[in-house]
Amino acid sequence: MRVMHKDRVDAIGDQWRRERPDLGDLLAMEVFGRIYRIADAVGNRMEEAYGCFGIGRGEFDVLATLRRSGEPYRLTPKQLAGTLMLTTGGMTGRLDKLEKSGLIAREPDPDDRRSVRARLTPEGRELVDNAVAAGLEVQRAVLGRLSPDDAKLLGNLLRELLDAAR
Amino acid sequence: MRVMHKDRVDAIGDQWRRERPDLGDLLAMEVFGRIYRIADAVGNRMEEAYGCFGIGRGEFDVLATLRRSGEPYRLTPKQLAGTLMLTTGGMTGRLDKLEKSGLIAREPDPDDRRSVRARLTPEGRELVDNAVAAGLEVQRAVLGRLSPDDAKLLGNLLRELLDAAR
DNA sequence: ACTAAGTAGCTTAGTGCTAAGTTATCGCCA
DNA sequence: TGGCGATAACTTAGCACTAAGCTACTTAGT
Repeated sequence: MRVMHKDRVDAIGDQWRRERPDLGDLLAMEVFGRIYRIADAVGNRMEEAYGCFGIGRGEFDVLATLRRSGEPYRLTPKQLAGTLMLTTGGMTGRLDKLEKSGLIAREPDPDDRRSVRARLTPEGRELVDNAVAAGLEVQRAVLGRLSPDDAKLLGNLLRELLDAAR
Repeated sequence: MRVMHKDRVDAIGDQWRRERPDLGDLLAMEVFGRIYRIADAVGNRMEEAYGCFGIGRGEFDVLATLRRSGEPYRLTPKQLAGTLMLTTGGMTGRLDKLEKSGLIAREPDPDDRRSVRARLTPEGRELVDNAVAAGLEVQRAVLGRLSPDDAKLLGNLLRELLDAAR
């Protein structure tokens, strides 16, 4: 591992060590501090990439969930809200906007009159098919800084950490 | 590395591989997907930990920035907003709330009448000194799932990745 | 000294979310 | 068959943020 210059997260750790030496080792703080910052920085880049297609990240997530569910690209707001860790109220708003843009259509569920199905329109499918490739390119560009072996190793460590965080 | 069961992020990758085999390797998508989810899950846990002290994460961040800046625990809203990646408008709101709770005080800057200084009150300092320890405990509990060597390795990989993401 | 540009904090309008509550519908069980 | 709890989508109120713009003040240029 190449030696790197101190970053902003290191500087925060240094401040705490000076002010509160009793806290002990701060590796945990530094790990999660970097995770927050990476999520934020890459999130902004993704937002930018999706912006080229006229949608935001929230809307992309809805379209992507429908797309990867396979034909006929149809899910209920309830299913979408569960997958995307959102309330149904929040999903109503996202679907409203996507419907207005013509990227999804709402259709009644023939078996349950309480329920609705959100379906990807052909325009929505084409847009999400392009956007997912653009987003992946951004992610690959960032991860590409690591060697293939390091990237794979990182993936495994993160899988274990996510399991612990749940 | 112990073999682990498939998680939700793996399931998403599997769906994309079925629907869009042309996308190729999805390691990058899975890495950042896990980073988002870890940030979210650990963020919720931290929120809970700080909630015991009657503050949220945003307020904690302000108090912590003042605390680790050292005596006399005094910074301008502008400095705080820069450190916390917030607009000055957002900072006004956080300081309003903290001032109302008696955890910080606003005082005029004697050298620049445009400027204000936010200072930690004794109550604010005591609260943040306890809260930072509680938060660190949460972070250590999650990171503790990894071996000390793996944790250190993860820290180094994330440092490099954050540098790439900037 | 006077003016123009820049800066600090705050205010306002708009966004996107949650939590709680509403309405319509479903499905179970006496 | 009738009634009751559960459920789906939506609505509303409130929250925390951003972007843009305001006011008061400072600083640099002449």
